[in-house]
Amino acid sequence: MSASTERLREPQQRAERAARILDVAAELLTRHGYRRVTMDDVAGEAGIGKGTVYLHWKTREQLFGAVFAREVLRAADDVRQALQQDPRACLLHDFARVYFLAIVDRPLLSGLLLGDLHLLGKLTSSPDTARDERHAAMLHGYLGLLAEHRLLRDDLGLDEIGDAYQATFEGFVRAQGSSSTDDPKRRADLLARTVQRAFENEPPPDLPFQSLAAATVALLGDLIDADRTAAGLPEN
Amino acid sequence: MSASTERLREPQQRAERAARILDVAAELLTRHGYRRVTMDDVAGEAGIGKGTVYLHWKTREQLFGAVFAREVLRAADDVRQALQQDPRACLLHDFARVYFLAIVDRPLLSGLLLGDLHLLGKLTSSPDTARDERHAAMLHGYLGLLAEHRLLRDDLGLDEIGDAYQATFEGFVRAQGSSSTDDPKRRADLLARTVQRAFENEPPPDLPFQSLAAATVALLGDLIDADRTAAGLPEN
DNA sequence: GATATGACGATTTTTCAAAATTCGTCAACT
DNA sequence: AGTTGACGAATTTTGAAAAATCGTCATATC
Repeated sequence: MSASTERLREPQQRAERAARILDVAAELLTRHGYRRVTMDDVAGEAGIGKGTVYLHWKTREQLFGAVFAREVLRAADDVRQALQQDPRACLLHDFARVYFLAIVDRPLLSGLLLGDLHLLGKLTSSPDTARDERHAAMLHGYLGLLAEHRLLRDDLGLDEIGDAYQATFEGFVRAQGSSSTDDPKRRADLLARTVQRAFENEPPPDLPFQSLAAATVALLGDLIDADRTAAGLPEN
Repeated sequence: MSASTERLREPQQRAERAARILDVAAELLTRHGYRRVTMDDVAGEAGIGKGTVYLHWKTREQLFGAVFAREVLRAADDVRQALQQDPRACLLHDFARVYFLAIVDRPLLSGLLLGDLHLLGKLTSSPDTARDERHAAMLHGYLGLLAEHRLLRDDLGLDEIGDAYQATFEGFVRAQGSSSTDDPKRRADLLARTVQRAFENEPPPDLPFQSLAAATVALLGDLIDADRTAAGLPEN
């Protein structure tokens, strides 16, 4: 009986411990940067033995990789939740605004996009190509949905819009922190209004926000699941 | 008489020598990067003594600073010439296209905007604040001109348009080199079409291209002169 | 018997002083 | 006057020893 409850609870506890380790690693990473955080630090701060950390990840690089993977996951999940809560936010400029804030609010993600060497260490040289491709594919799918509903300017190909949107978005993320006003919400609004005029069409009055949002949420859900699986992370 | 002709030609020859030194320094810089280029290299390649280089610039840093200053100058001059040649190119999206190409065509300038550490060395930490301010002021003046002619969207402040334009522009420069198509002309067009929709109004049929272009050329001329003076560079 | 641990050998990073390179100057040269 | 390269000062590179960190695994715990 005690054995059965333990068998039941055990995976749950394992996941909790993994999460706690990631919490600690993320905390130390933001505070001291990649190079100054050791596995002993992480284990010590988490109140467990170093060997235990290695029960979850094979190497230091994989542990820190998982930290970033979880941040990316959470940002995508922010966007999904925002879209679930307000289907009217499925237009590209709202998508951009929400995504921008989801990234800028997370120091590790800003660092990732800014290529912060202090934060990233040797992870710089090995960007997760597979994940990047999944995210690019998701964006492409999303833009396809928007195009079907005539919500994008039609004098540019989908790939071109994707490239231009991506460049603009990253430009704003990079500018954040080196601009006159660095209030994230103001910058996010400015990005939204830029993206809206640059890439969108006027939405028709009969636009089925619900189904469009649902389809986008589905795309995001697939992306998140794929990312989670690839990173070996549990729900959350 | 020979003394008088010599006195006349001498500043000319000095300038030519300075230009040759900058040529050599730029060449070595692009090929080997900041850290691997010594003053002896530059002098040797220029066929003069090292002491002579120091007759033109007080330190190594100032020499390499002048190399970048001249590149910036040349890019601005490209834009000015393009505008002089075709006054119809004074709209923001054409301005963006020409400036983009002027930068991307110059490896040192791309490196500057990309913050290339290999290329920049310790110049990274000391961006020329004064020059950056002059350039920002020029952009602001130019946007003011465009606004007077109702050529910019009017639901955004000038500063906001400036910030957003800058972020978009730099996003495209950064994306160049890490995107699917890296044909500079295609990217420049994409930027132009993005900027046009994002920030411009339809130009009125009676727009005085001539005077607007002339005013912009004047702004650029002032900027170039100020930059040149600040860098202690001759014409060219 | 499954899980957790920290001591341990292997590997990597840091240290630090000697050697080498490079900077910037200036007395000598044209 | 204008130019130069030899020179002392300052910086960077080198390399070997010391220190720190990684990842493993025999042992300990329940």
